[in-house]
Amino acid sequence: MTKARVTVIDIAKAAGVSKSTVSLVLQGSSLVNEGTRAKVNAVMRELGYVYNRGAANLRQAGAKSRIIGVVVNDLTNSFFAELAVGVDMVVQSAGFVQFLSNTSESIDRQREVVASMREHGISGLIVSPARATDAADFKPLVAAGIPVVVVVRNLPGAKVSSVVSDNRAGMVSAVKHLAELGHKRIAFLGGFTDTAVFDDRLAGYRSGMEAAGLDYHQDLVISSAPSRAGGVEAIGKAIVLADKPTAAVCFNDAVAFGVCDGLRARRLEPGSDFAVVGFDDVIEAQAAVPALTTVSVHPQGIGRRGAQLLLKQINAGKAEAETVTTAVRLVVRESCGARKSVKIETGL
Amino acid sequence: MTKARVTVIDIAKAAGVSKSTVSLVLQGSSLVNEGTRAKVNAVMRELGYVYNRGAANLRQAGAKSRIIGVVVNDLTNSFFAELAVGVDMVVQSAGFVQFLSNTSESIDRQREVVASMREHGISGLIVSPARATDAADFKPLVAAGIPVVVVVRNLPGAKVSSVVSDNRAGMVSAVKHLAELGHKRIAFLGGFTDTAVFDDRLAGYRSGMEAAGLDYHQDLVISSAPSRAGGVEAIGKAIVLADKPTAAVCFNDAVAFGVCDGLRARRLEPGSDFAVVGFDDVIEAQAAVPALTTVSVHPQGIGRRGAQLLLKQINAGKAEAETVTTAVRLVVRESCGARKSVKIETGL
DNA sequence: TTAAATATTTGGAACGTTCCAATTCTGTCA
DNA sequence: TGACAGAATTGGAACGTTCCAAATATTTAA
Repeated sequence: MTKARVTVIDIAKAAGVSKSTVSLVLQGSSLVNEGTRAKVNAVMRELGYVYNRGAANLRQAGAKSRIIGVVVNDLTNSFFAELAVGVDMVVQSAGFVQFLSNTSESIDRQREVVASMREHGISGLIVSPARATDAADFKPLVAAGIPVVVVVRNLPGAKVSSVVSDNRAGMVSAVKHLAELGHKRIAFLGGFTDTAVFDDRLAGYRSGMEAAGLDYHQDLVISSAPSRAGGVEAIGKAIVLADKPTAAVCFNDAVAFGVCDGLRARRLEPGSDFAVVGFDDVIEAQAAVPALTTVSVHPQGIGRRGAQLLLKQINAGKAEAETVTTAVRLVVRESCGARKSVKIETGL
Repeated sequence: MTKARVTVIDIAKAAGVSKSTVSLVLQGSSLVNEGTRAKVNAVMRELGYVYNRGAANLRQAGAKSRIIGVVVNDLTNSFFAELAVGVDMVVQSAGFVQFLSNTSESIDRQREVVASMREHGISGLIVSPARATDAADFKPLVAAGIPVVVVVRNLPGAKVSSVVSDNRAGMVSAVKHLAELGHKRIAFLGGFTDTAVFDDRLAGYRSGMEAAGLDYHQDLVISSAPSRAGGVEAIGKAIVLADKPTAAVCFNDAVAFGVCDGLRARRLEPGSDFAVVGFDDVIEAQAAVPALTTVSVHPQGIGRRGAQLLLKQINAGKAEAETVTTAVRLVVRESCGARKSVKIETGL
């Protein structure tokens, strides 16, 4: 029933040329005569030829598969979904395709998917590593000459390229903004302490406090899971402190949303009663009520940037480890209390 | 520098056996002696062998690539992100990997990515088709014996399997619920009219109205983009009707959120002043304020179900078109006004 | 008109695996 | 000891492409 695959040889036979010529047409070589090219193309369409990249890849030793592996740690978090979309955009328009996998923060899973991707001959890998990923895990890839770009979370020690946002500067500007609004007791809420990103953001918080002439207090730093639930938990602890904070910078937007939930559950209105600033600027941030003041990192941009970097390395053939820090920008909305909650909506 | 790939032949040489034996070990054949197997495995580890699926796939004619193509129309919508995660779960644990692409509702892009996936020799395809996708677009795939499963949106006319949620029943129960709360003027807001899903949900709305003994009025049906912005727009039109509705069922959760935004912008509180019911139950639905009453379709479940169906067909070798409808369930939260907005939060 | 130059085409030989048929080992039984 | 079964191993020949070196066709220049 399902007839045998139509190959380059079938095309050759039908078009009255040799398979080599067909191959030349396939790769758009300028060596082949216009007439022949047209003829071959016509026959290909007619017979419904589909290119077998596997076979081609076998011959062209090495990194020509045009497959980019993308590994993220939590696709259900829209930050990472956006990032994947950003990667897909540039990867796709460069004629590559993306292999996307989700690790759910599991190191074992991560190892598995990376191994699987290798077997499939990926030309390069973009990864947002799961927590506690060992830098050595990507050694073999690099040794095999497969470019690797780490995004979002950096991997100290691994000799790979990375694209991370300027976490420190972002926090500095968030704290500065709150200080300028008159807040003195500013908390840092959420995040797992064992990640490099946490360290960076905390460092930014510290130097922001210092710069504003405010004291850094250990008890104003409350870590939690970097999720909505974690935010609820963190604000719960913050609110019962002897010397209550009046504002908080959060590890990320998910935490910030949780903090808002927690405030509301205690009949406090985020914005007017307590200032909240997030980090990431996920899509929901601007549509939320109150709209979230947050540090915008533009995940799609990171994805695009990472993909560009990777493609550059793939084309160069040599993977010079390079690290790029993307700029961030504080987006002032309502949750910090700087603006009244007045929204003009479209459609009326 | 980057030494040549280590192949099955290198392993054979180093282990003092033939390449055939190594191949046998690779596929876990019971024909090979325990001692030999151990030896070969050891050598493989030692030399850092990585399996070349491309080559294998070339020999094993046909659908053995263990790659599943997944095409979604909007990955930034968490509904689809969840769906992709569901697919990934079952696909991964079955030893397959997923090729994921985003079409952003572009038919051209969809065609491109599907073609690209074909070239890479996918074993099967799961697709949530872009709007206005031509059923014939998947003909060639099916003809080539590649199983295709359409999810979320159905594709009337295409002879492929599909997994869709029970849109009709979901809407019926949503309307029923609102009617029981005493609402008489219930609007249907949002969604593009040219999709099969819209038809189904609208049909559910109609029969729900009838069942409740309420009149169906054309002007209570207001379509819009199925997005947050679309929701804002739709409620804007609904609220100025001569005979204002007091409640609305929405095409999906995104629209419902937009409707809430639009209500608030007019100083109306969703839940108490106007009842809103969504559809999909995206993750944000339960954490939103007010928590969204919605029809839960469990996107991860659809993804899983679709993947299972696809794997079944791949293993069976024959693709019997089959269509499964997944049950939905109304989740009553706050936005319909049935419950007071009292939340007990964790962490205090 | 012919040699030289240029444009176009072409047969193999890879690439790394799996499969087949055939071979070589074991041990067992007469 | 020889024959025989079963277990274990093995050497090619594929698979569908690209690449190379070489062949052939077409122009150009003299």
